[in-house]
Amino acid sequence: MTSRARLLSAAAALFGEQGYERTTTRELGERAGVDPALIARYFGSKAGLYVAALHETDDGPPADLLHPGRVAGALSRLANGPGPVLSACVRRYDEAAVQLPAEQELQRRLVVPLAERFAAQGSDRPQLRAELAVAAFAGVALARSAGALETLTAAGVEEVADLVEQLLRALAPPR
Amino acid sequence: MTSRARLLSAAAALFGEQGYERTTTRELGERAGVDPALIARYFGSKAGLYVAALHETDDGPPADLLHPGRVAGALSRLANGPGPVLSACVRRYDEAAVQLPAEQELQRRLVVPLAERFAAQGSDRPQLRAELAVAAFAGVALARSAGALETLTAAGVEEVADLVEQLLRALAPPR
DNA sequence: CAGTCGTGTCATCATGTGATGACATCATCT
DNA sequence: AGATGATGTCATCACATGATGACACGACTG
Repeated sequence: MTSRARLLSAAAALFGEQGYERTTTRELGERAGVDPALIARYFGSKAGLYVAALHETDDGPPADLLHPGRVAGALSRLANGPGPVLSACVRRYDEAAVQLPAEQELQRRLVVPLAERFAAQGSDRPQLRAELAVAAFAGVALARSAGALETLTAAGVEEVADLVEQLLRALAPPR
Repeated sequence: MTSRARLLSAAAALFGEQGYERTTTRELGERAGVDPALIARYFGSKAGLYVAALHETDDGPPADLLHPGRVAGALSRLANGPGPVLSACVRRYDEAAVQLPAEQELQRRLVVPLAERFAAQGSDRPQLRAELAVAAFAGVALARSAGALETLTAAGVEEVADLVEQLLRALAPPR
């Protein structure tokens, strides 16, 4: 595997586990088995590597969170760390070069699909409802991986997913 | 006002607006109009100042989030920043000296009251439901102050509060 | 063979951070 | 007045981090 590719996958992993700021270029180099200076060579900067890695973690066409099983899937995938995208939802990054792409991915992967579902159902203010739903979901997912709420962290994925779906459905009232 | 008190209120403000890591001792000193070295003198360290400031922001006996008007109140109070407590819910601090007290405050102020309400209603797994509710609420509040979700940030407090209450009530099913 | 380009290594820099210790200043008490 | 302790100021440290530039090595090409 090429050094560039090694850096990309190390970035996807580390940024996903620890977020952007807490991940250092030295860590990235170490995980990739590569000199950190190569980050500058191939991606210009740490921020450049981040945006490049964003698209690396893209898993096919996005499905909205109310799709059956989607919440459970997302929750278990996020068990190892917040993921690069959700963190952006809840906390502002210093660098705009990172903040903007993260926001766009957030919209594209999670918000837009949900908003479309709400709109199709004829709900009031679909965009607001979608963003609220994503924010609430992010809170739960991040809290689980952060570990500050013990019971929530210890609970099984299915159980949590059930409750979260209850939550989200409350935003899509049958008309 | 004594320098110690100035530092405390500066800490409550800055930690609330920016969180722990992003707030530097130099900022704290500047906001307080005081030399940063005094942090070490009076509180031993930045972490010491943080825990001291935690109790400074304590606003009376905690009420649970489902108490009427509580969500709106909390949301508007958090408009200027995440607040020192909620951040801990969603993101792990480096220093245990900060993480632990923050978690305890989180439990005491938000989780416990909600869990008691759920338990009184005879809900299943009241602690889990309470932590889930707090996490979801934290997600929304933090997302609003972070600004990544434009529509959510722009929406009025009352409108958001209404929807959030819909969410939270979905966790307390009438039996 | 000589030249060039892609690739990787290393030393080093500039900056920001939390923390420390020596010293100055001032009020209070005897 | 003189001693003492509290309070504040300042220079400075140790460390981590992101970034940079000089150089080395190897492959391929003319």
